[in-house]
Amino acid sequence: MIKVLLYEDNDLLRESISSMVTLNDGMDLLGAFSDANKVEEEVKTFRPDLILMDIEMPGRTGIEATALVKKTSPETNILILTVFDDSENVLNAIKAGASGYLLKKYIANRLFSAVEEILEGGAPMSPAVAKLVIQSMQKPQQSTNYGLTEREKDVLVSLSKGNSFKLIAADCKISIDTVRTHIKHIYEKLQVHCQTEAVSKAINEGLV
Amino acid sequence: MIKVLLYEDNDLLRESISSMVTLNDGMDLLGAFSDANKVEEEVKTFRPDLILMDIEMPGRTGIEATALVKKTSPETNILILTVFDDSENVLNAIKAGASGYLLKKYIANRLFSAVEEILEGGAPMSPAVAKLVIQSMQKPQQSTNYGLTEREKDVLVSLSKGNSFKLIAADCKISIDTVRTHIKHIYEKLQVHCQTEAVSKAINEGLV
DNA sequence: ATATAAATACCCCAATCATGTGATATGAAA
DNA sequence: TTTCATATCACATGATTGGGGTATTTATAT
Repeated sequence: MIKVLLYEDNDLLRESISSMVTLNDGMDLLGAFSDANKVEEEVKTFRPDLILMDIEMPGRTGIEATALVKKTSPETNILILTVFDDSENVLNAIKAGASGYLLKKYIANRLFSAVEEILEGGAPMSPAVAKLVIQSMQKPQQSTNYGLTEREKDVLVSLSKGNSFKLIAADCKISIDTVRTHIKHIYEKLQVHCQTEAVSKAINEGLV
Repeated sequence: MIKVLLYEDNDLLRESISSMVTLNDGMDLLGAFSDANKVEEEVKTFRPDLILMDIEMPGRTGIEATALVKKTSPETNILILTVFDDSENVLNAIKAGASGYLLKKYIANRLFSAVEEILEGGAPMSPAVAKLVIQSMQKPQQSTNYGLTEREKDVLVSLSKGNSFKLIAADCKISIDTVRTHIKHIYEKLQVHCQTEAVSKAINEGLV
């Protein structure tokens, strides 16, 4: 029997999902709550295998709750049930530790298959959500290049590996003064003022 | 009609997939190749909407080919068909720009639904693959922390934003000499020797 | 009671970096 | 032809950083 907790602030929907879970032979609903403000205690009390989690709730959001649960009980699986399929909510929920992300319109059809998939080590997502996730991993192909030249990019890559100017010079087979010049131009184009800022920007914007 | 190219080095499998695609009313197979060594020209010639791509092929791998195609023709969708479901291949293929990742054992059952899903803006993945993808986004909860203390982490975060020692001091409300001490400890624990290396490591390993 | 770890602060010195200014060569664009 | 962008190299100065110490306070563990 899979021990399940449910967090959903809409009374009707909470009742409806509760019924679905209760009527399912393999699942045991231990609790259904309208907010996640005491989620830590509840997880400690009930030790659920799976949590069905809404995002928008009074007080603590489902994403914050997910992060908290994962911190105290990493083995608990969390399936997000929500109407939001925007990039920010999806990615934050997954980063917080969600095992799956099911849009509410699919609950009736796919809830049980999603739960099965999670327990088998999968990660159920609706197609649009999956697309968002993999897009977030793909470097923006040529969007914000900041007008860096090839050589400047070479230098930036070398810099991002943690090389000193001296090592960059050796790496690119140019003099250290040329490295300085390139670095100056990189700073102008990236609008930064030091190495760390440049490296940080380069990595976070997928330039390297 | 969806214009399709196929890359697969196994003759039998290539024939078999070719037949499937040819017999499908909505798809038009423009070419089927046993290696991807001339993929750039072929894409330029045939302008496909979709490429079915094996990973292991003589010469250029499907992952390298995917990156090349996406560079010259970003609007072309690429569906990976392979037997490999290890983390490295999956993540590299997706980073290279793949729109979906179908294991070969599922081809017979799921090829057309996967193609449909791609064209509708989705990202078809088998459950195990989806799990790998979202795991790669979730920060290791407390694994490789390098034994950094809270304060050291604060300093590292501030450093990673591109702040100078002076600004870090202001940020953390401590003296600049204390910042230097923390930085020294961070370097020891991360086994690096300068800011850029520390920032690079911090970002890439999810410490910040 | 006494180590031990963490956070704080200070000193010194050599190495590195930020910034400005100037110069040469090449190839493409106006 | 002349300008512009790119890539290269040089020099100088002051600021910042890296690596080496030492030291105090507080809290935790033995």
